[in-house]
Amino acid sequence: MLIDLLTHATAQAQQSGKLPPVTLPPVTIERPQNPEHGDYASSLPLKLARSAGINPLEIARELVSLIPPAAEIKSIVAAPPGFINFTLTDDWLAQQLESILKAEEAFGNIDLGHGSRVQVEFVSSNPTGPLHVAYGRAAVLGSTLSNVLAAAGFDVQREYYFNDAGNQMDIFGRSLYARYRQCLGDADAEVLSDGYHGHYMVDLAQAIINEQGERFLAIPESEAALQVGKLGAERLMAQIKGELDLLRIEFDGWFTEQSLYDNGQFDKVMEILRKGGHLVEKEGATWFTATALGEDKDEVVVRSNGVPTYLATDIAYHYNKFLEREFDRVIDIWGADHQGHVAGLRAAVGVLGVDLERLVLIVHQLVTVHRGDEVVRISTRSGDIIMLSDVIDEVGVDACRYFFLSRSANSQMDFDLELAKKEAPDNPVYYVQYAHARIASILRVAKERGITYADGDVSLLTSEPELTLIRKLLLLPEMVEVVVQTLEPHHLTYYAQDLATTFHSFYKLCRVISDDQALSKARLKLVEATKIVLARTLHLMGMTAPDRM
RNA sequence: GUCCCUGUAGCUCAGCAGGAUAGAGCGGCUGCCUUCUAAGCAGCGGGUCGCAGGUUCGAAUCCUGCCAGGGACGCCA
Repeated sequence: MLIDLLTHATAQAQQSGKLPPVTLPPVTIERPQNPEHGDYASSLPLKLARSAGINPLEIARELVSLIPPAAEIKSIVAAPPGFINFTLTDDWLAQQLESILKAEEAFGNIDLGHGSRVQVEFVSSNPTGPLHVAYGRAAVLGSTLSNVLAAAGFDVQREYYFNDAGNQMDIFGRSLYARYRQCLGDADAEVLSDGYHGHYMVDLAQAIINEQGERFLAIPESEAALQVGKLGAERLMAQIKGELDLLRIEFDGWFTEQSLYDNGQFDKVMEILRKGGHLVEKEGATWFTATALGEDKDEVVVRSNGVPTYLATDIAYHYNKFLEREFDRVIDIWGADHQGHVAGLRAAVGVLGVDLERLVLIVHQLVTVHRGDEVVRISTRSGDIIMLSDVIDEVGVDACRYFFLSRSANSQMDFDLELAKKEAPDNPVYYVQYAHARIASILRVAKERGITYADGDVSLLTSEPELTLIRKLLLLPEMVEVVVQTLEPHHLTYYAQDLATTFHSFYKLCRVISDDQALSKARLKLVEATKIVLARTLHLMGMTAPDRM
């Protein structure tokens, strides 16, 4: 609306000759950081000053005089060096509480997606071991982003991709079979150096023995390794699902690599690449000629032993996402250790005829785990693993989620196990939740005293702490929009913190239930609206909003 | 050597489709509980935004170079 007003005023100024007929830069509105500068601001005059050859402050004054008064706007002022600042009326702000109360937890929903179908694929750890701590980051990032996209009107599908075929599973199967034989007393059985050495493999082997007995000793080794590996992978998939459950991470789909072979899509994709002239045979292997598309290097898709690489199935997987299931947009969340595969995959997906605007790869930097001063090297294969589920047990789900969410995906993250345990009680999430619990407490007291406030008059809310709080509440839909546009859900944690601070400050300054009945009712409305917004924000982040702490 | 990410307060990090005095949490120091939860509030102290150039009316934000840290450059994923 403000943009329209400004655009209109500028056009008028040009018509009347007050402003030369220069081409307009895009008219933008910002939210000033300093509240004294109003609710919204535009720097349009500064941008016009040069081409118009007029002092920006003069342009600002001219435009201000041309903008007609509107009911929602208290003031429009030109400010040096050439800003136009808009301030909303107190009454309009207060009235917005009614719409929050009416919308309840739907407040914050916006319609940016128009129901378009977007898939978010994340975690996708191989079923060769339990989830270690670092996967918590991708899990929380993906689930929060999905929640926000859903709030913004997208039809979201959350998916986990299991690499349950290929090379690594082969090694996994052989490692597990070796443990199986060891458990049954075969001292000669050995886990190969490139195999999986973790202690959980012994437990896994024992579980399979308990269920299946010794029968795999009777069949040929390679076949036995295959079958034992399959059983082990199934158990681990179930375990991984359980661990994700603990962190309250939900998926709509579990996609297996194997299915790409079973339904022929893998072969189909290879055929497309071959027909397009993107494959060559070299040194006994099949290569995808990414260099012909401007990339740095070619990539092997089928090894000389006939086994496809990870990239090959990933191309087929994306064929499935775009051409078979026809998602409008696909967001993959990868760790920085996969950064090198981005270019190759994008090139291949482009070859499939997919507009690359539709494919977004979010690459988050890695999490390094410390125990005090010591860096814990994490490797599923070597078996040095800190299980996500253990950390959740010790630190708590909400604190865990908040911690993983609170940093931008682009920043490296240190997870100190000692510190996490020690500081769990100081986690900012409790500060936010405490604000929610405090409100719940106020509402309980109101109820006990039989105070009803449906008829409260919000226009009585005119003091600075009240209006500041209302302004914060109204920011939620904008936050949702920001997260959708940037795909950076960490902004939510900062918003939550900011909102809680504003509430706590209000709480100190303004007694809600007092002798002034009318004001009490109005404030109860404000406080309930705050509770709604806090709860919504916490829920978007996958956290709980407790009524008591 | 090439590519990606990062360098902002003592520590951990926001801010970076350029904008008006650079923010928060933690830690340090002061105050504040007769009344709705002190897991709270108010205040103080703390910064050449890695360094050097450049673009611009305006740069923490954009460009180039350098320095430092992390990651990737496998017929592993």
